[in-house]
Amino acid sequence: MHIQHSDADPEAPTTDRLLRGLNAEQLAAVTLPARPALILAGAGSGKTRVLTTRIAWLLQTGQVSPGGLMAVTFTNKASKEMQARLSAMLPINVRGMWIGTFHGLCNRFLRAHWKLAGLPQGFQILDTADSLSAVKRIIKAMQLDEERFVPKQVSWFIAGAKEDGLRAKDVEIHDGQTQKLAEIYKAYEDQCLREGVVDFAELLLRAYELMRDNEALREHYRHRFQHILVDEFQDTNRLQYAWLKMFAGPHGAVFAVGDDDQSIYGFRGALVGNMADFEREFHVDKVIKLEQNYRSFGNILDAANHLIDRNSKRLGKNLRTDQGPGEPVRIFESTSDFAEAQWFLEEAQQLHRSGTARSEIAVLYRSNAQSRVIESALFNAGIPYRVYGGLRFFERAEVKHALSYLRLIENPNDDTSFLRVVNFPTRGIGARTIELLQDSARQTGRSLFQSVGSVAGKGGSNLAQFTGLIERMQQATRGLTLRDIIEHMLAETGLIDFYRADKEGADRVENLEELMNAAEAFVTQEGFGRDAVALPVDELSPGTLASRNTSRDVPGIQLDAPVTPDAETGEIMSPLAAFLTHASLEAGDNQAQAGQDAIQLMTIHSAKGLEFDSVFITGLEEGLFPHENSLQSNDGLEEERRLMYVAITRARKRLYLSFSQTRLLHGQTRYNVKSRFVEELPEANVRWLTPRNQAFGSGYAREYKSAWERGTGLGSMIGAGRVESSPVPKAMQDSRSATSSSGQQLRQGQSVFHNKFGEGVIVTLEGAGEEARAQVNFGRHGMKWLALSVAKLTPVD
DNA sequence: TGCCTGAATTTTTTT
DNA sequence: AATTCAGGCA
Repeated sequence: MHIQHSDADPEAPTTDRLLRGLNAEQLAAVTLPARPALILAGAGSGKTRVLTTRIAWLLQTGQVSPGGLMAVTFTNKASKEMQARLSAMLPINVRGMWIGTFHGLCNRFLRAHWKLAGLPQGFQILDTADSLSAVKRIIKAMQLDEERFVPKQVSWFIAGAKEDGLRAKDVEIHDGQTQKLAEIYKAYEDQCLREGVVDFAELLLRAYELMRDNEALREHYRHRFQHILVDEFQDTNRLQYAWLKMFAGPHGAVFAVGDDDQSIYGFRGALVGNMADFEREFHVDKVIKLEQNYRSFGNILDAANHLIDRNSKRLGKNLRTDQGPGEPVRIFESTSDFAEAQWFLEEAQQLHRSGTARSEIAVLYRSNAQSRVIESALFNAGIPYRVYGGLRFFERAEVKHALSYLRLIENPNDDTSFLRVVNFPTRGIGARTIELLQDSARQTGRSLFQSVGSVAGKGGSNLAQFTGLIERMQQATRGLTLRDIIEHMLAETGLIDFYRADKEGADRVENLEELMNAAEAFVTQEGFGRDAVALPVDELSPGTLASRNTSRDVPGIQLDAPVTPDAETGEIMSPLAAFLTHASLEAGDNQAQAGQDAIQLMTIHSAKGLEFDSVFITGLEEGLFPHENSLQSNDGLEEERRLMYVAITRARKRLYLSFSQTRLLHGQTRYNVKSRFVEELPEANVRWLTPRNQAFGSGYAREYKSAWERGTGLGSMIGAGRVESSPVPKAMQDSRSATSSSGQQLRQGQSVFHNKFGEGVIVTLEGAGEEARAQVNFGRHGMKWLALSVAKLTPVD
């Protein structure tokens, strides 16, 4: 069965409204025939619009029914946005459609076929922290050295193996170490299965394997999903790509949208190469490029284009805009991270006074540690701000405790949850007791909960009380609403009282109350569990997988899920189980100070996909950005450059770049050289707010610093133009100074020139006379120790 | 059991 | 600098 493209006339009046306003490339992409397609969508080129319009167009022209397409994203946010936009375009129920994250869709798939997948019906999902603690338990149980098998690394190894599609038996053994790692992996696998839990990577791998090994199922789904759309394709890892191929089949109409220039997740396994592979393996005959940018002004876009052009491995793409040049990109050099923050503060205030909303001002930085100075500047000035990142709602300790109790009510054999709360709040169950319990459980191959009876003594009776508590709660919460279940649990376990008694527990009590609200919202608003409820009812009722989208039946495939146990609601899982799944899969927004007009602070990674009127990229220093750990390989550097590209293209109207000569990091002062990325921008689109120095430590910057330290306002300094350099104060020429071989006076923080290494900054000076040595930061050439009697260092001013 | 001290440890992050 | 974590001790 092949749908003819000519069936759908893009000019038909019904689709006219949908397609209005699209440019030529967008229109071409949206109305492509049902064949594999690759869309190279530059930043700000209307990628999401193309994706959603494509879906709407396919539906409206009758080429596919809502059940016959699947749309995959990486984040919940992206999938929600897609659903929201789609339901605004068409009067359809988006809920039952297969639009979601890789993990969400896999969850849905495995819920429907739990038996075939070899999972317990009510399997729960481990988040990263849960999975780490499971690994820790294994390492302890196997009596391995935690120095040699660092739990985090082991956990990373297991996830990495899964993402390469490898089971424990498939892991390549090179030496004793990998041998042991494979054993740990195996034990971990067994443990997860025993406890009825899966980790994130497992969701994907298991779904992939089930499709691979079950031909009837594979045929069914390949036939069913006539269209598969993938967002952010450049971020797919090996397993995700294999998964897509499995669902699509060799000729499936996969509509992949991505931007190789925005691939910034290589460090966690994303393979940009998947784009080229896809083009080749699916025989994509024409790649459509969306190069018209609707976001930024010309100077910003030119700067971005020029910068990214330095990367070697590119599919090739150049963004253009009709918006005119706009403001130049402004660059500021400061003496310290503190001064940089103050400068930002002044500029941001200025922007705000001239009409920019605070929420349209963003500060982007490479690493989280950089936010602190900026935060404190904003805090002291009393300006509202919001920091992204950090602990999210469902990851907070008190919330995790509460969730663990809930999971035990649902499944008492969940050892991870058992251990988390067995003695919290404390009930006299110590480490020794737990050890005995674990030994017994290990010997009999049962869960901790099941083994409680085998521990005698005081610890044993305390344990019995604990299991009694869980059993009582199981009874008492039967039939209650989700909110009431949680309320009951919080009271019964003493959790809420514990935090009420704690004089610093007010926030935690609030979060627990918030948990009840979240549960209630989950039940009412969401109609609970779009992801958790396996399939829309229409697919379940016949008891086979044949759906109305397929022209022929696929006999013999029974759904694993009991068919509609609750006639009224069609519920397949209990609301509690569904809510727990939701909590794992969707960690919840970070503290959303919603409603406040606040300045936005975030890492560049978390800024991806967002846009702001004014963007400040701070800390543009060698070692920080590009980060020193990335410089080992050229690939690493190119990824950093793409990161810079992403950062630049977040800005609509104004872009500010700043770097600092000095930065307090991890408790010590670092002397940095300005980032190469600053130099890689075209002169024509840039304006320096400070004189463009040939090197650091210019007279201007020193004068600037001393003016600042005297308390002179920065704003006045900016307009003041170049200030003549002043001699270095006598006080600074003490122990921190030395004389170079050429007889020049050197001091800490001094910019110097070396014939081989180029420009650098003196970080440390030691010894005197013949013994004098200097540690110099040469930026891209790294940090060097030089003997001053030998090395020729010329001060630069 | 819980409190204290010392040591380590710091790229980027979603699910 | 700040936070987390393990281990020792009362």
